[in-house]
Amino acid sequence: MTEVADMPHDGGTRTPDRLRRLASRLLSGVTAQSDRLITEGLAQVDARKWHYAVLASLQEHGPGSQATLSRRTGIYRSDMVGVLNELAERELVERAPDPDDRRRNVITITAQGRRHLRRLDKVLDDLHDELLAPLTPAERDQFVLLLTRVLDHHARQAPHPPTS
Amino acid sequence: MTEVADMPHDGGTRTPDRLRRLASRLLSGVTAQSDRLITEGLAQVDARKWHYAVLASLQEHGPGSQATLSRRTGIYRSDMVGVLNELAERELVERAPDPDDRRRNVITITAQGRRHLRRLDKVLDDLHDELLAPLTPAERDQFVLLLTRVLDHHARQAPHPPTS
DNA sequence: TTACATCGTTCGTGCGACTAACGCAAGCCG
DNA sequence: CGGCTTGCGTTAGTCGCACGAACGATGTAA
Repeated sequence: MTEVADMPHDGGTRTPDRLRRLASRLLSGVTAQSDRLITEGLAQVDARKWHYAVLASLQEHGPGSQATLSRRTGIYRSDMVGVLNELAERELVERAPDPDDRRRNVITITAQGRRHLRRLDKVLDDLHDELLAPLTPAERDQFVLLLTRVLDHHARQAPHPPTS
Repeated sequence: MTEVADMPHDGGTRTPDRLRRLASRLLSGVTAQSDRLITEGLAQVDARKWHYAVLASLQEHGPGSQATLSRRTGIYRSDMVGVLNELAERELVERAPDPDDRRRNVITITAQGRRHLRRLDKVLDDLHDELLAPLTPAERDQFVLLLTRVLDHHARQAPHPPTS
């Protein structure tokens, strides 16, 4: 099963396997692994990625309408409905009509929600340890820093309305 | 660790916005941007991500069966069928039955395919410049290096059979 | 031969990102 | 006041991608 035919024959720079160096492909791959890991890990405590995003946002920025949460977490407001249903089912948040603006619901985190959030924090911490296992602490910081820079640069006007 | 209602109130480290520091979330975000960029850019030359993956693999490692290509590129063999259909339609590859093993098809890149691949290389180069715009050349290398390390660490036994 | 593995292919599932459109309520602005 | 525009929550639906199941045809090993 010899495969020679063309041979790499690079044009000067000794660069094999262009595929493996492509940042876009690496990103896809790593994100795929990351998503699998996180999703599976969270499933074991009956949670999903969005649950954490919403709960964390509520804890750090206080209660808000669904649209506000949508902007804060990056979840589309169409999908936010379902997420909040799940969270409300589990009594981790409360969804109450806003008396000041009857279009809105005010979402508040419950005591149980805060407890659950702390649990999720631990779980996610462990999962990230596993995800970034091959990196030293310094490299992890660098990694996060680089990702942040790239993301911020492109997040200027990409998804929905120029989020707050 | 007591809890003070809502208020940020971090437990010691001045760490705001846990969401923004989560590697998994950053990865998702950056990959989303990356995918958008690449997909749109390639669409303008009537190509998709996989086209490049397959063509590059063919050029660098020579012809191979669909299953081989599947392993080399990470595309599922169920999806490979469609990709090769598209590539064959455009006459960028040739799909011929393997006389030595009548189960297989031997996929070969055509001259036109090689030409197209060079075009895609240029396009992708520009797109990556845009994607990694906020990073210095040294940082880009670091970025690729870190991603590679993480990916390799997890790619050991994750997707389909322990790929060659 | 029988048993098993591999290949190409078709079909189907589940999920995440995203749009469209609705009914409703608020906020202008004349 | 009445009309327009905007934002809200919700429902439904599209699209693409990762992945699994199964099948017929073929190859390989017992």
